[in-house]
Amino acid sequence: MTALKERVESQISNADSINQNTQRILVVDDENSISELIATSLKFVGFDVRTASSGAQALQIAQEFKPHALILDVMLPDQNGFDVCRQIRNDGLNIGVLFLTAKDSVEDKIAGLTIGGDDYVTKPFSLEELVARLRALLRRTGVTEISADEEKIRFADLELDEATHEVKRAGKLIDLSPTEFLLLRYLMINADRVVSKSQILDHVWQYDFRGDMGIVETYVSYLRKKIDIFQPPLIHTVRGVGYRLRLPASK
Amino acid sequence: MTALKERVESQISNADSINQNTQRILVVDDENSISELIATSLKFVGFDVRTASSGAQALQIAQEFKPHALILDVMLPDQNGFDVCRQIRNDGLNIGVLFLTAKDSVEDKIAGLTIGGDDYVTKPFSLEELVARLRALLRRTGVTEISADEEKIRFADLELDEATHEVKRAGKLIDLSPTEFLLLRYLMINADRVVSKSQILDHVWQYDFRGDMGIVETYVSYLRKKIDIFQPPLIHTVRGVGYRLRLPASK
DNA sequence: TACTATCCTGAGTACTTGCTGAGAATAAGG
DNA sequence: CCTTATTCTCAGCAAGTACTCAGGATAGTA
Repeated sequence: MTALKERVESQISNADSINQNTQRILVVDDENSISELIATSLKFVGFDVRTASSGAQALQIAQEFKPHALILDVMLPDQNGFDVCRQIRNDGLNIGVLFLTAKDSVEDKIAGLTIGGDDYVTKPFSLEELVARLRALLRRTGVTEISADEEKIRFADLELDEATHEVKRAGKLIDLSPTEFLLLRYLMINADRVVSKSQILDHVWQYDFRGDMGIVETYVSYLRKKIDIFQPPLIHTVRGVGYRLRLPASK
Repeated sequence: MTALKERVESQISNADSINQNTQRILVVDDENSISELIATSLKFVGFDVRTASSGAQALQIAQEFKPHALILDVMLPDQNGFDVCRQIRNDGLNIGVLFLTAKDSVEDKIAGLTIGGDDYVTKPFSLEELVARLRALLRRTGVTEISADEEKIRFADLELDEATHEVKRAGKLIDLSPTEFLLLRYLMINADRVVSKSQILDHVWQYDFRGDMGIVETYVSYLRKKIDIFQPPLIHTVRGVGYRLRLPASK
């Protein structure tokens, strides 16, 4: 996890170009390691992030920071996340909330969460999923003005639709499992760039995954069998470094 | 096409561009959690909403807010809902009212309500039902000018009529239970988009439902047996994500 | 060429998710 | 009050998914 942080920060140079219309996100979690993991990751993809470790602190920061969205643990030391959410909304700010919740407490208290465009993610999550959900939430709550068409990510004749969860190559529908979908999404977001297996592991897999990187190889293999049976192949191995999505011409 | 229009409108929420003809709704309930639930939900589908927690406050806000409709709990701390309703109408505003009432007190005092286009919903309600009733009420009270045809939602050869509560596939009448009807309605409004089981649960079931999401699976199964015995099947499972209404041709 | 680190992939297993029938509990209608 | 419809729970089955492992392939290097 420390490794992830260092790596992410060392690569921040790549991302400084697009950050004018920066969206503000407030992350609230009492586990510092979690909120920092999220904060680092969100900063890297271009958000303006603050963190808080209690409900009281969250309220305080929200007043002056005026976040566009909240990432909020439902279990906080001083009060529960729902109350925090309500209080912040009482202040006039009608912002979307992405709740974090432990896996086992899911069925119980989650009822009513997805109403106002809000959503929830269960711990442990993968960063890709968190960011994807956050983006979807910002889209729904109208902070970002994005047309339906822009919910699609494209590369070459590949097309990935976040709203419908559909993937097409050359117009042909391809059926992917959730993990395959996230992996392809990550590769497409980083198209033309080499991503290491540890980067993939850190972003696509849940943060508590304890296996080795062989799993990435396995899933790349699955993906190739589904999308690179077409020509030309798009997923390329960069030996000793990682993988890269690219067109043969752009060599 | 109607389905598409409705979906676009319902998702657009905060996009200020299309909201000139935004309808103003005043929600009056002394339980804050309830009025907030309703407010959040209505704001999300594009209404302009204010809340009040007492009859006095409601009168006050109504004078300057001039709502197109009222959602009004019949049991208020200071006075009963009917008096509030009467007073507001005395002020010249002749607006429709959707009463909220506890389940057991239904038959008693509600008689005669629906004459003026008013309606009532019993607590606990489901959000889908509330919104559907509110829309119907606005239609009846003439705030919205909608032709009979536009009360129908269509998708492929499916047709759902809100006014008559009839559902047809390929012109053939299909008999649905109330819950099945609401579920299908929700799927149709979100046609072509994946909706998660929690979203469905939050919108279609009553807000105090405490069971697990298996119920959604069961009802999807019921629905399939009634509408997808026809070809082609329209209800599709997106494993690990949710359900989606779509045509096979839709790429 | 031979060696070695790296990568690919098929096979196997445990696990998760979703579907459906059966039946109990509840509500609605005659 | 009885009958029927509806809602909901549950459990077993089927299918899809996640992950591990190991042998074979490949590419870079001595």
